[in-house]
Amino acid sequence: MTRAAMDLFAERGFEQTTAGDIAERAGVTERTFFRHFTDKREVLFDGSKTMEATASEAILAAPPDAAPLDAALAGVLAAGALLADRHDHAARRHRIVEANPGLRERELLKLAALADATAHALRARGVTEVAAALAAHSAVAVFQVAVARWVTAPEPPSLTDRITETAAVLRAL
Amino acid sequence: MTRAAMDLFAERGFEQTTAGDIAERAGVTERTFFRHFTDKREVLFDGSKTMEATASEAILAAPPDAAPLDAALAGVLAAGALLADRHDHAARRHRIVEANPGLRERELLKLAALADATAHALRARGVTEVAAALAAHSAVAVFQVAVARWVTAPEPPSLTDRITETAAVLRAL
DNA sequence: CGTTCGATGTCAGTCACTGACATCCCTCGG
DNA sequence: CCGAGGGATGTCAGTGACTGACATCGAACG
Repeated sequence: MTRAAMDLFAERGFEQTTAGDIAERAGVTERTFFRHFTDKREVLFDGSKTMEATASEAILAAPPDAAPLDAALAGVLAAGALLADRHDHAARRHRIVEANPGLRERELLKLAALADATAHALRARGVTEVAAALAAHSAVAVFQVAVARWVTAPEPPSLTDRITETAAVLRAL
Repeated sequence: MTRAAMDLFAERGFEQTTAGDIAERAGVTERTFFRHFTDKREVLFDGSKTMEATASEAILAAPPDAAPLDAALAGVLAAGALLADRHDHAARRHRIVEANPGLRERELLKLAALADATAHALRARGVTEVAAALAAHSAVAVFQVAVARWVTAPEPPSLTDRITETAAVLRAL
């Protein structure tokens, strides 16, 4: 259904597409659509749980002596690896999300969830509550900025390179 | 109407309160409610534009030789000053927002708007696009964490102190 | 073969939000 | 004091997101 939804959103826009339209193109009922996705926006955010889990694992797997910010960045690098080989899809999706405030809002919620997962993993490494929250926010900000740059320009550079490059700018602050 | 809405949300929760309920308690029509607020959630986010403007001005007024992150922090400090003398109201509002995912989502959008305004002001000071975005995100993260700590514990310390305290943790990263 | 369970379809209902139109009231020039 | 204009509000009807209750259907299993 995600495919059907993205096509329709790209054709006529998010608001001009009803949940029924998406369902119909996917060959199911509107009711079924809402059994798969809690709401109409969620259809564009299917992989977010996976990204959170991936980031968490990478943070816990980071060397024990790594600084909090470094561990957090390792997390978002791992999360980024999930997108790395789908530049076209990511760019297409990014354009759709940027075009609608409601979708941007949802994207922010997912990024906040990624930050929460990151902070949680950092705390499991013994990092202070406040430091964990700030390191997580910083790493996710790097991720967000790096992805935006990655999708709005042709590859290369790879997403991984964009993230490390953006992280360097952060450290320079 | 904000008062009526906050009372109702606190009594029965956000979802259990219809737009009509709020309007009725405020002595107007549902239609009038939607003329004042673009949607039901917005009723809790009235001052956000003012905060953005205040932060922008403070950043532009910061000493020309201040580092980007310092200027950005001056911005969120100024924004925080708008809340400083309303601890009870802020705490009450915070509890309501935290209790509902939709409201959290909207809060994130407002914080993102604050970050955008901050980044924009930084760019006007000659800061690079990427550096501005990262400094803005960092400052807003500090703001967010500081406010959360401020409202979930009794005053003092003041919000200003919480912000500078949180900023110190960030620098230590 | 009958049962059971998960996924799907059907239907009716609530509520957020919007456009079109009428009304009311306040202000200001005459 | 009067009438015109404009801004805020009320009324009404409609669309679409989402939900709960119930029926159906097909694969898996003993």
